[in-house]
Amino acid sequence: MPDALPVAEDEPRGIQPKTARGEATRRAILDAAERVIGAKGFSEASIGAITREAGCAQGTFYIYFKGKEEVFSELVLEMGRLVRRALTQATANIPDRLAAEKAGLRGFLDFVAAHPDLYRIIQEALFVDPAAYRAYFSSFAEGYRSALADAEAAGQIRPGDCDVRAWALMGIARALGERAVIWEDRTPVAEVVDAAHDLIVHGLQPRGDKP
Amino acid sequence: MPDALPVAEDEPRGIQPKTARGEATRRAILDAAERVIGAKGFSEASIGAITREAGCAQGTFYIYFKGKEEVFSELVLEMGRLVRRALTQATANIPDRLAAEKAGLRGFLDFVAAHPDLYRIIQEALFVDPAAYRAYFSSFAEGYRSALADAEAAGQIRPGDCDVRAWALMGIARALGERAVIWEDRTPVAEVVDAAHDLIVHGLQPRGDKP
DNA sequence: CCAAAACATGAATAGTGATTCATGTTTCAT
DNA sequence: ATGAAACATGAATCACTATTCATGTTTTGG
Repeated sequence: MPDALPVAEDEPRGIQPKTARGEATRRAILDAAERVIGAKGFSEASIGAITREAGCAQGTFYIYFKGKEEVFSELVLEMGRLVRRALTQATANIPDRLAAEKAGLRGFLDFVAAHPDLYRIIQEALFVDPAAYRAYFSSFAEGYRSALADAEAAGQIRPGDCDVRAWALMGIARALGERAVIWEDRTPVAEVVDAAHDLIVHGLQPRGDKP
Repeated sequence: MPDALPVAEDEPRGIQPKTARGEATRRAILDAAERVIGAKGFSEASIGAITREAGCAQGTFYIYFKGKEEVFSELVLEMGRLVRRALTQATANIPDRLAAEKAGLRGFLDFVAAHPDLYRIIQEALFVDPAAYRAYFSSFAEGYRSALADAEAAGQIRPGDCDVRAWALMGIARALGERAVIWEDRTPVAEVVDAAHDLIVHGLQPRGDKP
């Protein structure tokens, strides 16, 4: 056997930049892709439009990305990271689940307002990169579920099916985000959060009937 | 001026069939399109694949549809009609809003289980036919909102922002439908409905605190 | 400063698949 | 029964754009 293994080249992908210039170019392409794909959708977004937006030649795209799908996948991953970070920060140091729920919803809605392309990209991932789509939502569902299970064990919330609840609560956040971004509803985030949190905490029931 | 107006031909579209044979062919193409587009997504679904599935020649497609987008739009409209009908039937003669909520959710989940292609098609409509996408959700949002407003006026539910609530409840249904269809979760519909309805009625709060 | 490595270019290639159309076949009204 | 209207065919066209590549330019390490 020869000496050191050559770091196992598992990258038939676009190459990683090795200088500051390359890093900047790659970044510019990724940012341009977010804007263009977010605005026109994956199939309408041509490489030409992306590189024009990025300010480079078409060929440059292929220095850093294997193809259109790869840049898209990377975008989905990055979005996942950003949303997770936003939620982590928004709910840090909030031990009470109901309070965390409210802060998390606010953090999420603030995030999507600041990244309006998020929705379209994530939504389109179902078709362009199903695995990334599933990974994105699975990570949220799992985290959510375990948070609810902990809260339930701690007596902070009524007992119930944590899995269904996790999906239902994700659905609320997603729908309200969509209302804001896709429907361009201008209702202030605070109002939306208050109304939704009221529903999440108390439900629709008119009276406090059974304990 | 000539005599009778020629019925104002506002159809630059694919022609409407005029015989039973034509009707059947058009229907076959529409059904095939639902299956193929539902399975592969809009851009991967070629006309060739659709007509092969429908059992006719490619050219036949253009007798009845102006193009790929038109058949897609028609699919979205039809889906909207079917879902609305399913919900109307499921909630007919249920005066109480909370009970109607439960029946509606069950009806919706049953429907999506029976039409697994619905999700992908509606979701892709955001890119392929944004107007149809908006119309689809707007019709649900508006109906939902007014139902909640009525229930609130009747004292069947706690007062609250009907608009936000409508979107939140739609989001719950959508997310649970997606969990079933996209994630292929096999939890029985009845269990999911019970858990979700519990959340919708009572919320997460541990105690019946304030009235 | 110099060669090598990185990076950038954009015209040319090449594959795809939507759409058209000239030509048949079937159905319908009389 | 028969001509006209409907319907069906599928090979050829045509437009579009992702990807490649031969050729330069810039940056870096020594």
